[in-house]
Amino acid sequence: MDVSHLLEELNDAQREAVTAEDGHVLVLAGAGSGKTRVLVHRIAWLIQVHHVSPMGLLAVTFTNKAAGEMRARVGQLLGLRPDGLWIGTFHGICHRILRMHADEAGLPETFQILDSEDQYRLIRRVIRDMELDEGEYPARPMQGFINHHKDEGRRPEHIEPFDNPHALTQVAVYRNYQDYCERSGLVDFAELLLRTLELLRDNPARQQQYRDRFGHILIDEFQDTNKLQYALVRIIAGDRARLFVVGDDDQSIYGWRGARVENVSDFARDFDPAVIRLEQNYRSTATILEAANRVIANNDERMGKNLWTEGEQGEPIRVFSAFSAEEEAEFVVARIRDWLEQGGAASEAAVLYRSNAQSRLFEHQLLAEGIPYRVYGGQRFFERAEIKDAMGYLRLVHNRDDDPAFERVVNVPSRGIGERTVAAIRDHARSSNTSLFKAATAMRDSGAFAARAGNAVAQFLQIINDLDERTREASLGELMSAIVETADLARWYRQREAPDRAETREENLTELIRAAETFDQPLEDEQAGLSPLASFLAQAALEAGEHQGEKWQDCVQLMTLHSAKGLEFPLVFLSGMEEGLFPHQKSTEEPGRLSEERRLCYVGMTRAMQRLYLSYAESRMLHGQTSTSYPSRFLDELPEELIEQVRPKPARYVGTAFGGGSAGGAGAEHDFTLGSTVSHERFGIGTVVNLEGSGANARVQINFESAGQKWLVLSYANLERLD
DNA sequence: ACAGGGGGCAGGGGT
DNA sequence: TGCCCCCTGT
Repeated sequence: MDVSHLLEELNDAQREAVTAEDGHVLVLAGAGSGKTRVLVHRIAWLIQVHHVSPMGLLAVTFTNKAAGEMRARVGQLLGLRPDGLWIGTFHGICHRILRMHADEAGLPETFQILDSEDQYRLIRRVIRDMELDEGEYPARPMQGFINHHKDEGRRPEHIEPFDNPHALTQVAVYRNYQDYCERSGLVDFAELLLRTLELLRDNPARQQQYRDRFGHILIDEFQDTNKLQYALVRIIAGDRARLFVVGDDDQSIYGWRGARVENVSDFARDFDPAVIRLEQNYRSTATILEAANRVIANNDERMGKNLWTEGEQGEPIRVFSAFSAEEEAEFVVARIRDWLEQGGAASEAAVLYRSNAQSRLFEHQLLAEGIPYRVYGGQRFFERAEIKDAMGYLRLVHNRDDDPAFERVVNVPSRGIGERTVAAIRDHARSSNTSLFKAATAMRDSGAFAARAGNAVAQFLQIINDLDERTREASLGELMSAIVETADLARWYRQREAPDRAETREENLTELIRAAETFDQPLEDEQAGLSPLASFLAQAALEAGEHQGEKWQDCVQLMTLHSAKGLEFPLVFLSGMEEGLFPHQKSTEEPGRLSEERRLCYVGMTRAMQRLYLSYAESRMLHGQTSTSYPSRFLDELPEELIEQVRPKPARYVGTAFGGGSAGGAGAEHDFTLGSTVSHERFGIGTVVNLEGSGANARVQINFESAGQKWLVLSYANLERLD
């Protein structure tokens, strides 16, 4: 077979990685160096040249998005769908293994995955059941405590609280929570991994089965793996599988949630792999790359890597200092408009920021200018309240013991089952060590409820049982549709929420029915013996679903630096380059976190292909208070010869010059006053509604007839007074 | 059962 | 400043 197409588009280092013979491989892949391409070609190479069965390959990624992309590109390269090839996230793969061996893993066949919100609610429930002071033991940090220990592979009995009463209580909550999960057949995200690790560790037959199966294991974004994931890799690999690991220590930005960048060097030590560096960048201009290299060079303990490009020098990096966050947003949007006017597409522009709260001003400005945009990281489909309500019914149909689902929907829509009734059910369930649904059924049968509540509970139990009856012959879509109809959720929202909100919820429910109707069960799930219903529920939990549609619309992309990883854009804005914001205050206080912030800066800069702007505001509204800030230290780390100050940084005003003037403008040397009618060449006619600052800093807020309210700097705005 | 007000809080986020 | 959670009052 002619396999030249697998190699001809690769550079030397990439080719070396793809064709590596024998042993393990560690690919240190810099930003934009084609690591996905290497992974995809490696898989194709193994299948077509080494005739490895797709069944013998395991490829692990971090996000479903990355898994989907890899799957598509492998299919494209091979010209066929490689059946039996496992490409997925750690969680997806562990889930599949647990489904196939639920019994041996000590789980019921119908075990259900808890998402973060379910987990939070359940932990809160446990804390309340233990009658702990919720002020002293809040559920959020407790959730962090439990997940942190699970991510390190620790069960409650592995934790040494050193006689610290507070820690002892936390461990007790962890234990009770875990007991609850066991009783109800619930598995949280970390549990998927930990349970799989324990299964493969303690069950020699299963261990052998997977070690025999997977001769090759490929892992992407290795710098983001945690302790548990590395342990999993080692146990699946045994001493036979060949590991092909791709990572970039300079792009490790998830230390705060347990990722261990040390896993990369540990891997090099534990497996003695051939180390291949991909240092040629195909994305950014030489200027951008050089600047990014210089910033990251300030970090210690790097594995060493220097990106280079054959590309052109490109434009200088532009740095803009704004007086306020509003002005920063105006500047960014004005530059986006320039880009559009020069023939660029909106979707080629990305505005990146450190924290989500910063998106608002950009949204506001883009909206005012009529430029379409999309904010990443909003609420996801399967996390919406109405979807979780409907899915709660589905989960109960699938597994009566799913207590979180029971709690969620027992009185949604309201059917007269109040807190007292539910508390009675909880008590009964706890004392007879059973689930809420079973307890409620027993109480109904023994007449333990008062008449009114009893009828309501009986009716609810009946609904679930009836729906289950129906599923025997109905399709997933029909079941979903029956749920939405029987529960009459649409009416429920219409009754208690604003019309437009209720309408959106209704549309989402329709969308959910359509999703159920068109659900295409993955072949590998079917082979693992999952029912379509089980597959659907798992997918809803594991892939909460993208924001909402419209991916392909031409719009400006707004996102945090974290969510920008792996993406690239011709035009990039790195906003809010201020001490305290970026690097974030909390990071400067925690040891080791500063270098992670710097890596985040590096990730942000290397997203840019052609044009890169960095901006900061000298004052911004934070938590309801205006505060002044200093430029980020990362700006000082940029080589001066590569940057261009869009506006020379003005001397910081001290004392009276800045402080004295509220609206009305102390020391205003211009002839604008409140109420003046003015004209601006692009925004048209408007009225002055606010003034502040003086001299070069003087700004006015104008309410434009068509463009809305804007803050403008007088020395730049070129306003004409009309009255 | 539910609305409405007060108080505490404010990082990043995929599975 | 705005959001979310909890508590209280009806």
